[in-house]
Amino acid sequence: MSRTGRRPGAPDTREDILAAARRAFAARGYEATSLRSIAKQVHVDPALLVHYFGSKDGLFLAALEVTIGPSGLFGDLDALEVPEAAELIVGRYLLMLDQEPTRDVVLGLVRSAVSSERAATMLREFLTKEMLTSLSSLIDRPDGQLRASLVVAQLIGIAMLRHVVRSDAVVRASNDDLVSLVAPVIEGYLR
Amino acid sequence: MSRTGRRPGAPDTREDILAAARRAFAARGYEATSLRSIAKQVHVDPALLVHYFGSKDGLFLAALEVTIGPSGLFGDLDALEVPEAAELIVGRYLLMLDQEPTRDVVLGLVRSAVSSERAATMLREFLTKEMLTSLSSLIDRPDGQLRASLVVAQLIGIAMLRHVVRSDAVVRASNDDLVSLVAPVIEGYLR
DNA sequence: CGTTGAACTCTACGCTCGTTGAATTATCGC
DNA sequence: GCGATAATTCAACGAGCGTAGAGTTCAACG
Repeated sequence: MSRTGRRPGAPDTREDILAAARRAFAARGYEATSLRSIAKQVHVDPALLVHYFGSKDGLFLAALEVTIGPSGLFGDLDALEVPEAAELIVGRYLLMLDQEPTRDVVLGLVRSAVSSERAATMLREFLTKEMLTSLSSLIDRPDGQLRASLVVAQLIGIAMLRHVVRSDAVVRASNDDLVSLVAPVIEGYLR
Repeated sequence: MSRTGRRPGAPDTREDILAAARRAFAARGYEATSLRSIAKQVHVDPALLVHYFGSKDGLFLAALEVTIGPSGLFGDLDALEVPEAAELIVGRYLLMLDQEPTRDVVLGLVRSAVSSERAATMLREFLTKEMLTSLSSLIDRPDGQLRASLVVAQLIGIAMLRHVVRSDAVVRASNDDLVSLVAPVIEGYLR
Protein backbone atom coordinates (compact mmCIF):
# COMPACT_ATOMS: atom_id res chain seq x y z
CA MET A 1 0.00 0.00 0.00
CA SER A 2 2.02 2.88 -1.31
CA ARG A 3 0.91 6.00 0.46
CA THR A 4 2.91 8.55 -1.46
CA GLY A 5 3.77 9.18 -5.10
CA ARG A 6 1.83 8.77 -8.30
CA ARG A 7 -1.03 6.29 -8.42
CA PRO A 8 -1.22 3.37 -10.83
CA GLY A 9 -3.80 3.44 -13.62
CA ALA A 10 -5.10 6.53 -15.35
CA PRO A 11 -7.57 8.14 -12.95
CA ASP A 12 -8.83 11.55 -13.96
CA THR A 13 -8.29 13.09 -10.57
CA ARG A 14 -8.31 16.56 -12.00
CA GLU A 15 -11.88 16.26 -13.15
CA ASP A 16 -12.90 14.68 -9.87
CA ILE A 17 -11.46 17.64 -8.04
CA LEU A 18 -13.31 20.09 -10.25
CA ALA A 19 -16.59 18.27 -9.75
CA ALA A 20 -16.19 18.08 -5.98
CA ALA A 21 -15.16 21.70 -5.82
CA ARG A 22 -18.17 22.78 -7.82
CA ARG A 23 -20.48 20.89 -5.51
CA ALA A 24 -18.80 22.26 -2.41
CA PHE A 25 -18.83 25.88 -3.55
CA ALA A 26 -22.47 25.47 -4.59
CA ALA A 27 -23.39 24.08 -1.20
CA ARG A 28 -21.52 26.49 1.07
CA GLY A 29 -19.99 29.31 -0.93
CA TYR A 30 -16.38 30.34 -1.29
CA GLU A 31 -15.50 31.43 2.22
CA ALA A 32 -17.11 28.52 3.99
CA THR A 33 -15.49 25.93 1.74
CA SER A 34 -11.98 24.80 2.61
CA LEU A 35 -9.48 23.23 0.28
CA ARG A 36 -9.06 20.54 2.86
CA SER A 37 -12.71 19.58 2.76
CA ILE A 38 -12.71 19.30 -1.02
CA ALA A 39 -9.51 17.28 -0.91
CA LYS A 40 -11.06 14.91 1.59
CA GLN A 41 -14.02 14.26 -0.70
CA VAL A 42 -11.68 13.24 -3.50
CA HIS A 43 -9.35 11.32 -1.15
CA VAL A 44 -6.44 13.45 -2.10
CA ASP A 45 -3.97 15.71 -0.39
CA PRO A 46 -4.89 19.41 -0.26
CA ALA A 47 -1.57 20.30 -1.80
CA LEU A 48 -2.64 18.56 -4.97
CA LEU A 49 -5.38 21.10 -5.51
CA VAL A 50 -2.84 23.86 -5.25
CA HIS A 51 -0.55 22.02 -7.61
CA TYR A 52 -3.26 21.82 -10.25
CA PHE A 53 -4.94 25.18 -9.84
CA GLY A 54 -2.40 27.42 -8.17
CA SER A 55 -4.60 28.58 -5.33
CA LYS A 56 -8.06 28.37 -3.85
CA ASP A 57 -9.03 31.27 -6.05
CA GLY A 58 -7.76 29.48 -9.13
CA LEU A 59 -9.74 26.40 -8.25
CA PHE A 60 -12.85 28.51 -7.75
CA LEU A 61 -12.43 30.06 -11.17
CA ALA A 62 -11.78 26.74 -12.86
CA ALA A 63 -14.68 25.00 -11.15
CA LEU A 64 -17.19 27.66 -12.05
CA GLU A 65 -16.07 28.27 -15.58
CA VAL A 66 -19.27 28.29 -17.41
CA THR A 67 -20.52 26.22 -20.31
CA ILE A 68 -23.97 27.17 -21.50
CA GLY A 69 -24.68 27.48 -25.20
CA PRO A 70 -22.92 30.05 -27.38
CA SER A 71 -25.75 32.56 -27.21
CA GLY A 72 -26.68 32.05 -23.60
CA LEU A 73 -29.88 30.73 -22.16
CA PHE A 74 -32.20 33.01 -24.08
CA GLY A 75 -30.29 33.85 -27.22
CA ASP A 76 -32.73 32.37 -29.72
CA LEU A 77 -35.99 33.89 -28.62
CA ASP A 78 -36.09 36.95 -30.86
CA ALA A 79 -38.48 35.51 -33.41
CA LEU A 80 -41.12 34.36 -30.95
CA GLU A 81 -44.29 36.03 -29.79
CA VAL A 82 -44.13 37.44 -26.30
CA PRO A 83 -46.22 34.78 -24.54
CA GLU A 84 -44.19 31.93 -25.95
CA ALA A 85 -40.95 33.68 -25.16
CA ALA A 86 -42.05 34.22 -21.56
CA GLU A 87 -42.89 30.58 -21.09
CA LEU A 88 -39.58 29.48 -22.53
CA ILE A 89 -37.66 31.87 -20.33
CA VAL A 90 -39.11 30.50 -17.13
CA GLY A 91 -39.08 26.90 -18.31
CA ARG A 92 -35.47 26.87 -19.44
CA TYR A 93 -34.33 28.65 -16.35
CA LEU A 94 -35.97 26.13 -14.08
CA LEU A 95 -34.56 23.32 -16.16
CA MET A 96 -31.10 24.74 -15.79
CA LEU A 97 -31.58 24.82 -12.03
CA ASP A 98 -32.40 21.13 -12.11
CA GLN A 99 -29.24 20.05 -13.86
CA GLU A 100 -26.05 19.26 -12.01
CA PRO A 101 -23.31 21.33 -13.50
CA THR A 102 -25.16 24.50 -14.38
CA ARG A 103 -27.13 24.57 -11.17
CA ASP A 104 -23.99 24.27 -9.14
CA VAL A 105 -22.35 27.04 -11.09
CA VAL A 106 -25.22 29.39 -10.42
CA LEU A 107 -25.56 28.47 -6.78
CA GLY A 108 -21.83 28.65 -6.29
CA LEU A 109 -21.75 32.13 -7.74
CA VAL A 110 -24.73 33.27 -5.72
CA ARG A 111 -23.47 31.80 -2.47
CA SER A 112 -20.05 33.34 -2.98
CA ALA A 113 -21.15 36.70 -4.34
CA VAL A 114 -22.67 37.71 -1.04
CA SER A 115 -19.34 37.74 0.75
CA SER A 116 -16.83 38.46 -1.97
CA GLU A 117 -16.70 41.43 -4.26
CA ARG A 118 -14.81 39.29 -6.69
CA ALA A 119 -17.51 36.64 -6.92
CA ALA A 120 -20.17 39.33 -7.12
CA THR A 121 -18.48 40.63 -10.23
CA MET A 122 -18.33 37.14 -11.69
CA LEU A 123 -22.03 36.71 -11.02
CA ARG A 124 -22.80 40.07 -12.57
CA GLU A 125 -20.88 39.12 -15.68
CA PHE A 126 -22.53 35.74 -15.82
CA LEU A 127 -25.99 37.26 -15.58
CA THR A 128 -25.17 39.86 -18.20
CA LYS A 129 -23.68 37.37 -20.60
CA GLU A 130 -26.20 34.58 -20.18
CA MET A 131 -29.42 36.44 -19.60
CA LEU A 132 -29.46 40.22 -19.55
CA THR A 133 -28.24 41.00 -23.03
CA SER A 134 -30.53 38.61 -24.85
CA LEU A 135 -33.45 39.67 -22.67
CA SER A 136 -32.89 43.37 -23.29
CA SER A 137 -32.84 42.77 -27.00
CA LEU A 138 -36.27 41.22 -26.67
CA ILE A 139 -37.63 44.42 -25.17
CA ASP A 140 -37.92 47.26 -27.60
CA ARG A 141 -38.13 50.16 -25.19
CA PRO A 142 -35.92 52.81 -23.62
CA ASP A 143 -36.16 51.11 -20.22
CA GLY A 144 -35.47 47.72 -21.73
CA GLN A 145 -32.41 47.05 -19.64
CA LEU A 146 -34.20 47.79 -16.41
CA ARG A 147 -37.11 45.59 -17.40
CA ALA A 148 -34.75 42.80 -18.30
CA SER A 149 -33.05 43.20 -14.94
CA LEU A 150 -36.37 42.85 -13.18
CA VAL A 151 -37.01 39.62 -15.03
CA VAL A 152 -33.64 38.41 -13.80
CA ALA A 153 -34.53 39.60 -10.31
CA GLN A 154 -37.66 37.50 -10.35
CA LEU A 155 -35.71 34.46 -11.49
CA ILE A 156 -32.87 34.89 -9.01
CA GLY A 157 -35.41 35.36 -6.26
CA ILE A 158 -36.97 32.04 -7.14
CA ALA A 159 -33.59 30.35 -6.91
CA MET A 160 -33.01 31.99 -3.55
CA LEU A 161 -36.31 30.84 -2.12
CA ARG A 162 -36.03 27.38 -3.59
CA HIS A 163 -32.43 26.50 -2.86
CA VAL A 164 -31.17 28.84 -0.18
CA VAL A 165 -34.08 29.83 2.02
CA ARG A 166 -35.94 26.65 1.15
CA SER A 167 -39.28 28.32 1.46
CA ASP A 168 -41.98 25.69 1.69
CA ALA A 169 -44.35 26.71 -1.07
CA VAL A 170 -41.61 27.27 -3.63
CA VAL A 171 -39.81 24.04 -2.84
CA ARG A 172 -42.98 22.01 -3.17
CA ALA A 173 -44.30 23.64 -6.33
CA SER A 174 -43.65 21.79 -9.57
CA ASN A 175 -41.80 23.45 -12.39
CA ASP A 176 -45.03 23.52 -14.38
CA ASP A 177 -46.83 25.28 -11.55
CA LEU A 178 -44.11 27.88 -11.48
CA VAL A 179 -44.10 28.37 -15.21
CA SER A 180 -47.82 28.93 -15.35
CA LEU A 181 -47.69 31.48 -12.54
CA VAL A 182 -44.50 33.29 -13.42
CA ALA A 183 -44.69 33.38 -17.21
CA PRO A 184 -47.55 35.92 -17.32
CA VAL A 185 -45.54 38.16 -15.03
CA ILE A 186 -42.50 37.96 -17.26
CA GLU A 187 -44.84 38.72 -20.13
CA GLY A 188 -45.75 41.93 -18.38
CA TYR A 189 -42.13 43.00 -18.33
CA LEU A 190 -41.60 42.10 -21.96
CA ARG A 191 -44.26 44.38 -23.38
CA MET B 1 -3.54 56.80 29.63
CA SER B 2 -5.00 53.77 31.30
CA ARG B 3 -5.03 50.92 28.82
CA THR B 4 -6.90 48.34 30.85
CA GLY B 5 -9.97 48.35 33.07
CA ARG B 6 -13.23 50.21 32.95
CA ARG B 7 -13.41 53.50 31.08
CA PRO B 8 -14.42 56.83 32.61
CA GLY B 9 -17.77 58.35 31.72
CA ALA B 10 -20.86 56.41 30.71
CA PRO B 11 -20.29 55.27 27.15
CA ASP B 12 -22.86 52.91 25.73
CA THR B 13 -20.33 50.53 24.33
CA ARG B 14 -22.84 47.72 24.14
CA GLU B 15 -24.97 49.59 21.62
CA ASP B 16 -21.92 50.60 19.65
CA ILE B 17 -20.93 46.97 19.40
CA LEU B 18 -24.37 45.97 18.20
CA ALA B 19 -24.43 48.70 15.57
CA ALA B 20 -20.98 47.83 14.27
CA ALA B 21 -21.82 44.15 14.24
CA ARG B 22 -24.98 44.77 12.28
CA ARG B 23 -23.09 46.77 9.70
CA ALA B 24 -20.36 44.18 9.44
CA PHE B 25 -22.68 41.21 9.07
CA ALA B 26 -24.70 43.15 6.50
CA ALA B 27 -21.59 43.94 4.51
CA ARG B 28 -19.86 40.56 4.54
CA GLY B 29 -22.08 37.92 6.10
CA TYR B 30 -21.51 35.76 9.14
CA GLU B 31 -18.58 33.62 8.08
CA ALA B 32 -16.55 36.40 6.56
CA THR B 33 -16.96 38.68 9.58
CA SER B 34 -14.58 38.20 12.49
CA LEU B 35 -15.13 39.26 16.06
CA ARG B 36 -11.76 40.90 15.89
CA SER B 37 -12.77 43.12 12.99
CA ILE B 38 -15.93 44.27 14.75
CA ALA B 39 -13.98 44.90 17.93
CA LYS B 40 -11.49 46.99 16.03
CA GLN B 41 -14.25 49.21 14.65
CA VAL B 42 -15.48 49.95 18.16
CA HIS B 43 -11.93 50.26 19.58
CA VAL B 44 -12.52 47.50 22.02
CA ASP B 45 -11.03 44.15 22.88
CA PRO B 46 -12.59 41.14 21.14
CA ALA B 47 -13.08 39.47 24.49
CA LEU B 48 -15.55 42.17 25.41
CA LEU B 49 -17.91 41.02 22.70
CA VAL B 50 -17.80 37.54 24.13
CA HIS B 51 -18.33 38.94 27.60
CA TYR B 52 -21.50 40.71 26.49
CA PHE B 53 -22.97 38.23 24.07
CA GLY B 54 -21.47 34.89 24.98
CA SER B 55 -20.23 33.97 21.54
CA LYS B 56 -20.09 35.07 17.93
CA ASP B 57 -23.38 33.35 17.40
CA GLY B 58 -24.94 35.21 20.30
CA LEU B 59 -23.74 38.50 18.91
CA PHE B 60 -25.17 37.64 15.52
CA LEU B 61 -28.54 36.90 17.05
CA ALA B 62 -28.54 40.04 19.15
CA ALA B 63 -27.44 42.27 16.29
CA LEU B 64 -30.09 41.03 13.90
CA GLU B 65 -32.95 40.89 16.31
CA VAL B 66 -35.70 42.46 14.35
CA THR B 67 -37.86 45.47 15.03
CA ILE B 68 -40.44 46.16 12.37
CA GLY B 69 -43.99 47.01 13.32
CA PRO B 70 -46.21 44.62 15.26
CA SER B 71 -47.96 43.28 12.18
CA GLY B 72 -44.98 43.23 9.87
CA LEU B 73 -44.39 45.27 6.76
CA PHE B 74 -47.70 44.51 5.09
CA GLY B 75 -50.05 43.78 7.96
CA ASP B 76 -52.51 46.59 7.32
CA LEU B 77 -53.26 46.16 3.66
CA ASP B 78 -56.34 43.99 3.87
CA ALA B 79 -58.85 46.75 3.29
CA LEU B 80 -57.24 48.16 0.18
CA GLU B 81 -57.96 47.55 -3.46
CA VAL B 82 -55.41 45.41 -5.23
CA PRO B 83 -53.65 48.15 -7.21
CA GLU B 84 -53.11 50.31 -4.15
CA ALA B 85 -51.92 47.35 -2.13
CA ALA B 86 -49.42 46.43 -4.82
CA GLU B 87 -47.97 49.91 -4.90
CA LEU B 88 -47.65 50.02 -1.15
CA ILE B 89 -45.94 46.66 -1.04
CA VAL B 90 -43.20 47.68 -3.42
CA GLY B 91 -42.88 51.18 -2.01
CA ARG B 92 -42.59 50.14 1.61
CA TYR B 93 -40.18 47.39 0.79
CA LEU B 94 -37.86 49.75 -1.07
CA LEU B 95 -38.14 52.23 1.75
CA MET B 96 -37.13 49.59 4.24
CA LEU B 97 -34.08 48.82 2.11
CA ASP B 98 -33.09 52.47 2.29
CA GLN B 99 -33.08 52.70 6.06
CA GLU B 100 -30.07 51.82 8.16
CA PRO B 101 -31.15 49.30 10.72
CA THR B 102 -33.73 47.31 8.79
CA ARG B 103 -31.68 47.21 5.62
CA ASP B 104 -28.72 45.86 7.50
CA VAL B 105 -30.84 43.22 9.14
CA VAL B 106 -32.14 42.00 5.82
CA LEU B 107 -28.77 42.10 4.10
CA GLY B 108 -27.10 40.45 7.07
CA LEU B 109 -29.62 37.64 6.97
CA VAL B 110 -29.33 37.23 3.22
CA ARG B 111 -25.55 37.32 3.21
CA SER B 112 -25.37 34.81 6.02
CA ALA B 113 -28.16 32.50 4.90
CA VAL B 114 -26.22 31.37 1.88
CA SER B 115 -23.52 29.70 3.94
CA SER B 116 -25.24 28.77 7.16
CA GLU B 117 -28.28 26.58 7.61
CA ARG B 118 -28.91 28.39 10.83
CA ALA B 119 -29.09 31.82 9.22
CA ALA B 120 -31.18 30.41 6.38
CA THR B 121 -33.75 29.37 8.93
CA MET B 122 -33.67 32.79 10.53
CA LEU B 123 -34.22 34.38 7.15
CA ARG B 124 -37.06 32.01 6.36
CA GLU B 125 -38.73 32.88 9.65
CA PHE B 126 -38.18 36.57 9.07
CA LEU B 127 -39.75 36.41 5.64
CA THR B 128 -42.66 34.39 6.92
CA LYS B 129 -43.31 36.65 9.85
CA GLU B 130 -42.80 39.97 8.15
CA MET B 131 -44.11 39.34 4.69
CA LEU B 132 -45.47 35.95 3.73
CA THR B 133 -48.34 35.60 6.17
CA SER B 134 -49.81 39.03 5.57
CA LEU B 135 -49.35 38.64 1.82
CA SER B 136 -51.05 35.24 1.72
CA SER B 137 -54.00 36.64 3.58
CA LEU B 138 -54.35 39.21 0.81
CA ILE B 139 -54.71 36.48 -1.77
CA ASP B 140 -57.96 34.60 -1.60
CA ARG B 141 -57.00 31.49 -3.54
CA PRO B 142 -55.85 27.94 -2.94
CA ASP B 143 -52.38 28.75 -4.27
CA GLY B 144 -52.19 31.91 -2.21
CA GLN B 145 -49.08 30.90 -0.37
CA LEU B 146 -47.18 30.14 -3.54
CA ARG B 147 -48.26 33.41 -5.08
CA ALA B 148 -47.19 35.27 -1.99
CA SER B 149 -43.83 33.50 -2.13
CA LEU B 150 -43.35 34.62 -5.71
CA VAL B 151 -43.99 38.19 -4.67
CA VAL B 152 -41.32 37.76 -2.03
CA ALA B 153 -39.05 36.20 -4.65
CA GLN B 154 -39.42 39.25 -6.84
CA LEU B 155 -38.60 41.54 -3.94
CA ILE B 156 -35.63 39.53 -2.70
CA GLY B 157 -34.33 39.40 -6.24
CA ILE B 158 -34.41 43.16 -6.42
CA ALA B 159 -32.42 43.39 -3.21
CA MET B 160 -29.91 40.93 -4.60
CA LEU B 161 -29.42 42.84 -7.83
CA ARG B 162 -29.33 46.19 -6.12
CA HIS B 163 -27.11 45.49 -3.14
CA VAL B 164 -25.21 42.28 -3.81
CA VAL B 165 -24.72 41.97 -7.54
CA ARG B 166 -24.94 45.72 -8.01
CA SER B 167 -26.47 45.36 -11.41
CA ASP B 168 -26.24 48.65 -13.23
CA ALA B 169 -29.83 49.24 -14.28
CA VAL B 170 -31.27 48.34 -10.89
CA VAL B 171 -28.78 50.41 -8.94
CA ARG B 172 -29.43 53.48 -11.05
CA ALA B 173 -33.21 53.22 -11.15
CA SER B 174 -35.09 55.42 -8.69
CA ASN B 175 -37.48 53.92 -6.21
CA ASP B 176 -40.34 55.50 -8.13
CA ASP B 177 -39.21 53.91 -11.36
CA LEU B 178 -39.14 50.55 -9.66
CA VAL B 179 -42.52 50.98 -8.07
CA SER B 180 -44.16 51.86 -11.34
CA LEU B 181 -42.63 48.86 -13.10
CA VAL B 182 -42.92 46.28 -10.38
CA ALA B 183 -46.29 47.13 -8.86
CA PRO B 184 -48.32 45.92 -11.86
CA VAL B 185 -46.46 42.64 -11.69
CA ILE B 186 -47.26 42.22 -8.01
CA GLU B 187 -50.81 43.07 -8.91
CA GLY B 188 -50.81 40.10 -11.24
CA TYR B 189 -49.88 37.79 -8.39
CA LEU B 190 -52.50 39.27 -6.09
CA ARG B 191 -55.48 38.52 -8.28
C1' DC C 1 -14.66 56.02 52.18
C1' DG C 2 -14.90 51.12 51.45
C1' DT C 3 -16.78 47.54 49.15
C1' DT C 4 -18.91 45.23 45.41
C1' DG C 5 -19.84 44.51 40.88
C1' DA C 6 -19.70 45.99 36.22
C1' DA C 7 -16.78 47.32 32.38
C1' DC C 8 -12.76 46.42 30.14
C1' DT C 9 -8.00 44.50 28.61
C1' DC C 10 -4.13 41.00 28.31
C1' DT C 11 -2.32 36.83 27.31
C1' DA C 12 -2.60 32.73 25.54
C1' DC C 13 -4.60 28.17 24.06
C1' DG C 14 -6.02 25.14 20.46
C1' DC C 15 -7.82 24.93 16.03
C1' DT C 16 -8.23 25.53 11.10
C1' DC C 17 -6.80 27.54 7.17
C1' DG C 18 -4.01 28.35 2.55
C1' DT C 19 0.28 27.56 0.87
C1' DT C 20 5.18 25.81 0.33
C1' DG C 21 9.08 22.70 -0.82
C1' DA C 22 10.96 18.51 -0.82
C1' DA C 23 10.34 13.64 -1.37
C1' DT C 24 8.23 9.56 -3.59
C1' DT C 25 6.14 6.82 -7.14
C1' DA C 26 4.18 5.91 -11.53
C1' DT C 27 3.78 6.66 -16.70
C1' DC C 28 5.46 7.52 -21.31
C1' DG C 29 8.59 8.42 -25.26
C1' DC C 30 12.74 6.86 -26.88
C1' DG D 1 15.02 -0.37 -20.00
C1' DC D 2 16.24 4.62 -19.16
C1' DG D 3 15.35 9.22 -18.41
C1' DA D 4 12.22 12.81 -18.19
C1' DT D 5 8.20 14.35 -16.40
C1' DA D 6 3.78 14.08 -14.40
C1' DA D 7 1.09 12.79 -10.29
C1' DT D 8 0.90 12.52 -5.67
C1' DT D 9 1.87 12.79 -0.55
C1' DC D 10 4.23 14.61 3.69
C1' DA D 11 5.47 17.72 7.04
C1' DA D 12 5.50 22.17 8.30
C1' DC D 13 5.03 27.30 8.18
C1' DG D 14 2.63 31.49 9.60
C1' DA D 15 -1.49 33.69 10.06
C1' DG D 16 -6.06 34.32 11.67
C1' DC D 17 -9.76 32.65 14.16
C1' DG D 18 -13.12 32.02 18.50
C1' DT D 19 -12.79 31.67 23.09
C1' DA D 20 -11.24 31.26 28.22
C1' DG D 21 -9.40 33.07 32.50
C1' DA D 22 -7.25 36.16 35.20
C1' DG D 23 -6.29 40.67 36.07
C1' DT D 24 -7.17 45.97 36.19
C1' DT D 25 -9.86 50.12 36.50
C1' DC D 26 -13.85 52.65 37.30
C1' DA D 27 -18.78 53.75 39.08
C1' DA D 28 -22.47 53.23 42.39
C1' DC D 29 -24.23 52.67 46.71
C1' DG D 30 -24.11 52.21 51.48
